[in-house]
Amino acid sequence: MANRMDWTADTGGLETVARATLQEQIYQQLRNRIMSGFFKPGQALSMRSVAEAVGVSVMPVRDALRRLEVENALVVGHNRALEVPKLDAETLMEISDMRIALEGLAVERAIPAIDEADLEHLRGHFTDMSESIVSDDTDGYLAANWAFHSHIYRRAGAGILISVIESLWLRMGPYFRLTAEDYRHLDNAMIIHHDIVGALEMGDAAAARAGIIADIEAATRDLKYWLNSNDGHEAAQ
Amino acid sequence: MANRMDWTADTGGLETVARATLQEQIYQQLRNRIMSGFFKPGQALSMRSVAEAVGVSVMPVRDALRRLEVENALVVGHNRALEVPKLDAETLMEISDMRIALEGLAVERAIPAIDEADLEHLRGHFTDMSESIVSDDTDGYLAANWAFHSHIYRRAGAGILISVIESLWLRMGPYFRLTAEDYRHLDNAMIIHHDIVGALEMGDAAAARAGIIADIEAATRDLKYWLNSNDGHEAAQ
DNA sequence: TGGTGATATGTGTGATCACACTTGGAGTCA
DNA sequence: TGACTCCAAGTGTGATCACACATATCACCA
Repeated sequence: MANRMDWTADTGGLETVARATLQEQIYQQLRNRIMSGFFKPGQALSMRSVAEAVGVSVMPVRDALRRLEVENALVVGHNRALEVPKLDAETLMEISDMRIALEGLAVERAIPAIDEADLEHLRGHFTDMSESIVSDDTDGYLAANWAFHSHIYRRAGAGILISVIESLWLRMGPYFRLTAEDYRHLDNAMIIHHDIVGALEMGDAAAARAGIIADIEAATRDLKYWLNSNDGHEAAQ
Repeated sequence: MANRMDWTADTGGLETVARATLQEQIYQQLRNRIMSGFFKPGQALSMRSVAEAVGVSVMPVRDALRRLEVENALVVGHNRALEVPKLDAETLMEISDMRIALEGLAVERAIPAIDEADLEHLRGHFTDMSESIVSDDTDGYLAANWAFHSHIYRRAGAGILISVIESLWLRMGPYFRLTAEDYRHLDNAMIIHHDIVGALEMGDAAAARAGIIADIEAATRDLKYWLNSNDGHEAAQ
């Protein structure tokens, strides 16, 4: 007789359905938009406005926004509403220092775990970045860049390190797009990423770390230049 | 005529009153207890149980627990209830690596800002640690130890760095007490902290960083030894 | 003209309720 | 004795409502 065991054995190809809670879905949606620079710095995200926008009550929105607040991806604004944080030069340097320390650590820890399959993935992300540049696809470039880095860091072990790194990228997210639209910088970035892949192929931890640091320092330099050029940058004021 | 300006000018000594929300109070209370090792690893903290314990509804508890969850200070347990995370050797090494990277960075950034008043505070915390040892006051020792370190890190600049460092201590908190009760380790810890103060007095960034790293490595070594001795450590199972 | 006060709007906070889901164990039947 | 079914307890999730507080606007009065 066909009991439960037999039935489940026949379903090996099925994937586990994603039963994400509303709060989780809203969180991921907001997170992606912040990371990709969809929201302008200073833009307010109140519970009721977001709730109405996505068509749910304030409860799941409340949880999602609180999560982002704890991650420093949102900060309390002048009238208590949460808003996308603006970046000043001081905070930029703090985040840059933390990125160098943590992403340098992550790539060193990842080196022993990187295999040929990982390298193939990284070359794919590298190609995506190149193609995004020639097709003038900023969104695609940012996504491929994050895919490239996060793939390395995920090989570094457990989740605390990468979750902190992600929160730092989240904080920089609203500004990445601004500098990525200047294509002079991207040529240099592609050279750096090429070197990183080379270092990983050789298993050279020092070179890989140096490549990651060079990438972060270049991004920080570009962003600092942008901040000076657009002093105050009253976006979405 | 006595207008508002005059009145406010007379109140220079007043401190801003702390109008903490319930959620904030519960969060701080839980946080302190986790940090000081009040809860055993594996202990469950469900919304309703905490709400009943503090005499409020589940709403503020819900927010407080979610904050702690995002900070990795609590994790979801086997029956969806949040619980104090247990530490395995792998996670311990990950946190240790992150602490070395971030606390080393923090002390280097702090060096230029440390003045004589800071040194006086640090000597006071050092004295508190010594006295706590002789009076067999583990709670006092842990509090003074955190006060010592956090005073240094707070001189490192803005808040993102220290908030991440705090979350790492929070994750280790439930275990600090266990190793601190072995007084053989504390003699060594006092020597290290003495050296750190000396390095800060000299403004020697490299020595200060080395001292912080030595402290972290010693704590990690002790904890790793404890984990091996109490394999599985089925506390509050 | 300039300060004052009422008010409307928007904000997060917290309580209460209903619901879906998971887990564990008692009870039942083969 | 063993496997199965069912039910009770416990869990987080989400909706709805009421409230306190902050801000901006505008009418009003000296």
